[in-house]
Amino acid sequence: MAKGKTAKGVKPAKVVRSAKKVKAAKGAEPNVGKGAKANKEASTEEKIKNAARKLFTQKGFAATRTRDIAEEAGINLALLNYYFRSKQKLFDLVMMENFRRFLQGMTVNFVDDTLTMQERVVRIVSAYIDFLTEFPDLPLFILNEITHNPSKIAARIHEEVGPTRSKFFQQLQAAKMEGKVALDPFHFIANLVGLTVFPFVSKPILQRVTGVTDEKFEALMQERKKLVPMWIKMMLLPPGGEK
Amino acid sequence: MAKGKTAKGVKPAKVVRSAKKVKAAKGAEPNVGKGAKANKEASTEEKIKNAARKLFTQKGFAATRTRDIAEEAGINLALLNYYFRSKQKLFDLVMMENFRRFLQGMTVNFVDDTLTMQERVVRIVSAYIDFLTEFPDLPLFILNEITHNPSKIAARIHEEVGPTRSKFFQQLQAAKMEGKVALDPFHFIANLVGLTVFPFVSKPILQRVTGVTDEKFEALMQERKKLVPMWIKMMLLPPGGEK
DNA sequence: GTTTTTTTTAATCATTTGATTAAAATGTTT
DNA sequence: AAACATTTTAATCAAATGATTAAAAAAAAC
Repeated sequence: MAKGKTAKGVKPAKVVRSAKKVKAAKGAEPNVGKGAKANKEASTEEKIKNAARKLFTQKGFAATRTRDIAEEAGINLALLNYYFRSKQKLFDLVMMENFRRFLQGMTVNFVDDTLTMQERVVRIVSAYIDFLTEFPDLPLFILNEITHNPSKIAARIHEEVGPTRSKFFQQLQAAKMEGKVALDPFHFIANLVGLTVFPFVSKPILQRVTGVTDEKFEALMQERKKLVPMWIKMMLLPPGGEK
Repeated sequence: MAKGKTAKGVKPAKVVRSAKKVKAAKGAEPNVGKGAKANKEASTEEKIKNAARKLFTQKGFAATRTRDIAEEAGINLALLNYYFRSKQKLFDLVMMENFRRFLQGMTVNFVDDTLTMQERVVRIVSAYIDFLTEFPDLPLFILNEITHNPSKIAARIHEEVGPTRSKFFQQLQAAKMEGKVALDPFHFIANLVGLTVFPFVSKPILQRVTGVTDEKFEALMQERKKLVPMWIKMMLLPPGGEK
């Protein structure tokens, strides 16, 4: 131990190890993405990713220490670099998965052509409220990432929502033509996701200001599954009889 | 220079210097909070605070380096500690100022008893949209702070919005009694600030998804000064003739 | 059962980063 | 201008932190 001097001028670059095991191509794989969400009985790689997702999502990139991830995962610090090369690489991975997960709920309900816009809204809001109830700190994480690292996400946004988006705008344009809708698509989207997501993002401040408990909050969110679509519907037809 | 060894066991605590100069109590003070928002011709203390506010608000506490603050302020790194003791103290200061600034716009318009609820909403939304147009990254900063450091803010929230809040709930309760309003105060607040603030918080993602330019975005926000109060008004009277 | 490969561990490195210090520069008082 | 106080600077420290390495342990291959 303690060998006087480690090869000094040598660039650390190029790790010898190849690109991770070939994996699979065998016979009996034990547990691959089964139900077990916990860290028990998961591969080291999964343990690290789960711990990383938890901490990164909760505290952001800069405030998360690799040592904390290792401890949370119950593994040796070096394994983090062994499996993922660097903190940044690990973060990128987790981030992309978070992001995809978040957008999927939004996009999946837009593509069904047999639904009316109203029904689509009902489904999206409902799915999102359930989703956000389960992963409450995902939206703030994503807002931060997009705000601070636009470039890295830009590609994935277009890749993920690109097709859906054009479809949606098409639908909205059609509705507008028929005179059913008179609202800029931007306002529509902003209101839809604002009314749905914002209460979760601002839960801490809203709770303090309104004095609402956790249980009451959840009840209110469930209530919103009906309210938000109703409000959106009202918004779509402004020239009723007002003013 | 280079004095072999700096007093080793001495606790660094207690800085000798008193609690900063007494300040003022003189004759001719040059520029105190005048118009000059820039860093030119400002006191060292102000320069640091401005730079800190900019970087902290933009990147958060953990991602901001004291050296970056010093460089942005154009001062020696040691001056940061000389004037503010620690990065944390400086952050707390800036954070509290940001927070107060943010809540003021909300509270100030609630207290006027001569206004109807509708007029209050119009004023609040309008004031906030102007405010947010000027300080776009304030809301995300605040959401992060409240989410990650609830305790530190809790006190200030109650101090700042406490009286206003009770007044508002009183008003809303009264309106409810009169049958003018049938909406949980929580929903009301969530919608009001969600519809107003969320577009700014999610500006980057909204712009990518909708393809809206900066100019168009600002125009849409101006449009919202009229739209949001209108929508809020509609929401307050749900049992019209629907369903 | 031996060899070979993969995984895990403990120790250590190099850099970054918040903070401090002693001295120099600047300003103020008398 | 001398004496004192305040502000600024350059150098340095100590701790934290991301990353690497060599060897041990475990697993797989033969």
